[in-house]
Amino acid sequence: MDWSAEAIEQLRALWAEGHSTAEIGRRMGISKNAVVGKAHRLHLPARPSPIQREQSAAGAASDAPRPIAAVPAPRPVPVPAPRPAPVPVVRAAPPAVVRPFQRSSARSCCWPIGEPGTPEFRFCTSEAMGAKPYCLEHASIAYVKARDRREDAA
DNA sequence: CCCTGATTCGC
DNA sequence: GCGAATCAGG
Repeated sequence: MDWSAEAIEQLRALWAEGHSTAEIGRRMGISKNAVVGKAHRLHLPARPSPIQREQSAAGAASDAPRPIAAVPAPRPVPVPAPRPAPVPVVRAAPPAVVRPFQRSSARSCCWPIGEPGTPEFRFCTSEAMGAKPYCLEHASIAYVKARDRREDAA
């Protein structure tokens, strides 16, 4: 990164506007590390860090046990809230397909489809076989003949 | 996993 | 001086 006067000015401007280091980096085509590193060297006002290091382990800890309460340090607002439009998004009713975590009927297959916890998760919609909780296809996966099942685990 | 900023340290 | 790596937290 060539820190020309212009580049430094841009960094200062974006920093002053309260953008995140990563955002500044994206806008300037550099890494956030470059941004925060340069900002540090320029002695730009530090942002409220998400972390707090106890780098005073050895000396300061013993003779200077400052219990300093964290200063609020409000995050600077980039722009006087130029809210575009509060568009009240009225969503259409969800598709009448199969609701998550709910089988289509008491007689349908219990085989889970998809990742539990995701909107896509559902159960197989095929009819279950007799007393079994799964349809033909999934029962064949769920129930393995004892003789065929040997070297599969471990 | 994504994100945040700060510090460290080889270059 | 630079910034990737790393840390530490949400």
